[in-house]
Amino acid sequence: MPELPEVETTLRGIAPHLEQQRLIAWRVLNSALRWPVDIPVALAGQVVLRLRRRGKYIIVEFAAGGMILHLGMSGSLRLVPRDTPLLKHDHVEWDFGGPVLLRLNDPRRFGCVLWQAGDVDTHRLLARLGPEPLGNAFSGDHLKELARGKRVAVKPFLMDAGVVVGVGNIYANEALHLAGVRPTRSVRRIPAARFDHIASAVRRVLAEAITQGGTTLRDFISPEGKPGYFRQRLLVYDRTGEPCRRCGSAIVGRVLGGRGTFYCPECQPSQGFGPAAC
DNA sequence: ACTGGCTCCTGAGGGC
DNA sequence: TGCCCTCAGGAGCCAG
Repeated sequence: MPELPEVETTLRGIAPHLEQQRLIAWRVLNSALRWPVDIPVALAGQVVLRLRRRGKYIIVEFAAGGMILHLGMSGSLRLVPRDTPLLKHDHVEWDFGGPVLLRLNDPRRFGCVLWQAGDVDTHRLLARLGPEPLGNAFSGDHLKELARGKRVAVKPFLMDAGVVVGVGNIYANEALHLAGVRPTRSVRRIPAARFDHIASAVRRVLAEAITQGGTTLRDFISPEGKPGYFRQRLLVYDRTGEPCRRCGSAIVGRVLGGRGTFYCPECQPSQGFGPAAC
């Protein structure tokens, strides 16, 4: 699934082909994504000023506003020669006048293509997003501040885009193992110092995944559900019953907040905390 | 104000 | 070999 690193990789891949180019035309083959595809007619002939990422959203900026793309969990963007046959689940195609066309393919259609006139960051999907996990605004203090008065479990807390963007289910599980915190632990039972470890762990996991992003790039063309090499390195995710790479205990798998949740019962104890690797 | 549960969708994987 | 059933997952949305 496209995690933040894949979105970043996608952005870097397509940006050189779009920036400073004119959007000549587009085709909507299936508008039924998460929301109906919204590209205003008046965008025809307008110049793409630049591309940027916000969380897992890709923003294509024009003078008049921004096109907001999200890949959901199965979406991908490809640049293809003009005469390339459409693939199953190709839903939108953009023509920027060059030798290649941009196509959005998304089997599960959890993605979106929306438009925001003017300041794109005021869009309802973007306005309440938390800080970027690799940026300066993300820290243990930030987590502690947002956790105040809440009693939610720490894992869904980390996956809340209002807290910090880009932390998907895999990374939340992995980061909490590195931080020695059980995913079910309520945020109100986490001391300030441990939030520092959690923030560091989130950063480390994402940074490592971005390093692996180059690998993911290679098989971007052929959609593949699981991450490439990163999967080999997973500490707890989808490893129920397998030995913890640190202490050998059997990894526990359960459902929390409707999501697969994995932890080591020894390194992430129910009482207190385990050793923090970050 | 929070919190937990539901929802969209398709392909993968397990069971028989 | 093939079919059917279950389930995963990002994240907005809503009810309690």
